[in-house]
Amino acid sequence: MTQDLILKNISKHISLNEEETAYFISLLKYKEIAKKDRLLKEGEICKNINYVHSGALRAFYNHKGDKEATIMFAIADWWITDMYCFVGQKPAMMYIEAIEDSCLFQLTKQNLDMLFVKVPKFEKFFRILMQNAYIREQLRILQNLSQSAEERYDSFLSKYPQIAQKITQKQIASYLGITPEFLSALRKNKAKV
Amino acid sequence: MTQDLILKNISKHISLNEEETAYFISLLKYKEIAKKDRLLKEGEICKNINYVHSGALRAFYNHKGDKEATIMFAIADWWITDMYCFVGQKPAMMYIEAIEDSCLFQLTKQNLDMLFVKVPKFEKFFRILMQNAYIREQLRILQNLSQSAEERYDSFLSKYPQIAQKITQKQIASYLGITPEFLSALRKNKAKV
DNA sequence: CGTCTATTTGAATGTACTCAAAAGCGGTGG
DNA sequence: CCACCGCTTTTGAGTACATTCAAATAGACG
Repeated sequence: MTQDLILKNISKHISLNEEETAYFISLLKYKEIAKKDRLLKEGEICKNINYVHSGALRAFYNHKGDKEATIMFAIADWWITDMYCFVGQKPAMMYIEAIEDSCLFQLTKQNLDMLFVKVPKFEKFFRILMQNAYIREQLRILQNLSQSAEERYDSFLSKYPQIAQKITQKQIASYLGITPEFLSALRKNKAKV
Repeated sequence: MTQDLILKNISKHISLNEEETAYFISLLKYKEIAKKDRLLKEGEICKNINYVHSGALRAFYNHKGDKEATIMFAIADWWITDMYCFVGQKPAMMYIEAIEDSCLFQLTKQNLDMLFVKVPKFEKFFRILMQNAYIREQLRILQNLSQSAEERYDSFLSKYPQIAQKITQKQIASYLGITPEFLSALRKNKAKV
């Protein structure tokens, strides 16, 4: 366990002095989670925002009983939470599950709020983090509205090759909004050409 | 033209003293735009982030020659821009068009950056703005992945009744990701029941 | 009033889903 | 180390959802 990576992540956008760094680190909780275990379950209060130090996670929404819609994946150096429920401290709509054994640094809502008060430049950091997340989600919507399933599959593979390696086709399908059977058929078609 | 509304919008999340208020106002550019005119065209550098004082706008992406994907609507008290292109000062991917005669307050990237330096609490304001935008977009993705066209139509009407009044069915269809013909068929079906 | 665009309608087509069954693959225990 | 179990992936047939295209109707606006 080392905070090097998360500090480097922060330093992309703001610079901290020693005192601020020490304070920030003091607010972090280190957590390890095994493959297939769940960090968050639907209905639980979403207490933390999570920085992924290593491993990989997946956030998904469960609907119509047995179907999953993958909201996002997070690999090393990403942040993940159920943002809606985290900011409002409401029961989660989604599950967050480890795809691999993973190591995280967690910040509770309370600690994050304290951090904003004591080290206001973290507002800037999270402003940029949220801005990038917004842009990413908007682009995803744009693609969902304008591209075919096959185009979205190609986009996903070229945009997130490191993620694609770690996950099953079933998980890709649930991210793209298609069934695993149909993704299988798409792939078969591509192979022919 | 009065800045009352935009100041009230700001004061939802941060409070400004007189000096800060005056400085903020000095950075705003007031703009009127007529129905059907375009605030931003694909390929233009996206210079401004826009607060809608009155009226209504629509952001859309043009694809496959003649098709439109509506990214967002903005009515009074909303903020709108092509965020990706605004933050990077890159050529826009989308169009922003007035649905009605509208009045805006605009902030250039340069002025916004100055504002962040001189009145850092605006970082907090925009952090919250981006956070809400992120949550909204993520919820839209979740619905696109888990709901049928008809369910999405119902959600849209109940979530944004004020917007629904102002726009055509064609525009709603392009927001939902379906054709106007199919939306018409959905509505016909609902009317029967 | 005439023109332009939005909306509706219907037929034909294509895209994606459901269901069921077989094949493949990875992890676990004997 | 291999055999078995459970889950993923593939395959195919039948179906449902959504699109395309064309034409008729309705509305909005100068």
